[in-house]
Amino acid sequence: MKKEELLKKIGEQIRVIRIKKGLTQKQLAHLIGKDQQSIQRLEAGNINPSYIYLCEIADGLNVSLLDILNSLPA
Amino acid sequence: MKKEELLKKIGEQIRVIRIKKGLTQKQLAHLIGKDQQSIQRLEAGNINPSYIYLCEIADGLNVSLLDILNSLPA
DNA sequence: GGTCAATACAACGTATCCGTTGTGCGATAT
DNA sequence: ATATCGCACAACGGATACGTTGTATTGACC
Repeated sequence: MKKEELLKKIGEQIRVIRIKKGLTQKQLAHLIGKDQQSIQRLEAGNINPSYIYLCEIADGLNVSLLDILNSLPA
Repeated sequence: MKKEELLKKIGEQIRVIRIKKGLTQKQLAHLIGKDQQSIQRLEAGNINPSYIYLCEIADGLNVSLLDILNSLPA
C-alpha cells in the first residue's frame, strides 16, 4: 500500500476514536502535552508519526495502539 | 511506560521475528531497500521508528504490524 | 594464518518530524 | 457586528531519523 494512504487511514482512524471519546483536537493535544496543530496534521495524514508519538496518542485516547490499528480499514 | 523501554521492547520483538524467519539483518534490510545498520539501530532500540518504517519492517518480515505489537511483552 | 559472515558502534549529511506561531474560515451565540 | 470555538494550512527552527561509510568484534570454516 502507498505511504500516503497508510498515513491517511491511520489519521482517519485516530479522528474517529477521538470523536467517539468526545474530545476536541485541542483537548486531546493538551492531554499529552502537544498542541492542536500537531493533532490536526496527524489526522490529516500530513505527517509520518513515530512509534512513540502513536503510543502517546493512544494513551491520550485511553486505548491501546493495538485498538487503533485493529480497526483500520483494510 | 518509559520511551526507552518501549523502543527496546519493540526492537527485541522485531529481532525475535526476524530470527524466527531465518533472516539476517542484512537480508531483511535489502528486502525493504535499507541497509544492515538501519536494522541494527532499530533492533537495539536506538531510534524511534516512524509508522511507515514499521510498516515496511512488517512487510519485509511478511507479518502484519499487528502481529509485531500483539506479541510485545507487557 | 587468512577469510568470510553476522552483528555492533560511531560519525556525517540530508531529510523529516514536530513544537510553535500566525493566520484564515465556517458555525454558533450573544 | 463581534466574539468564540473547532478545524485547517503555512512557515520557521531545533531535534532526530535514517541512509551511508567506515571500522571493530566474534565465530565458523578452509
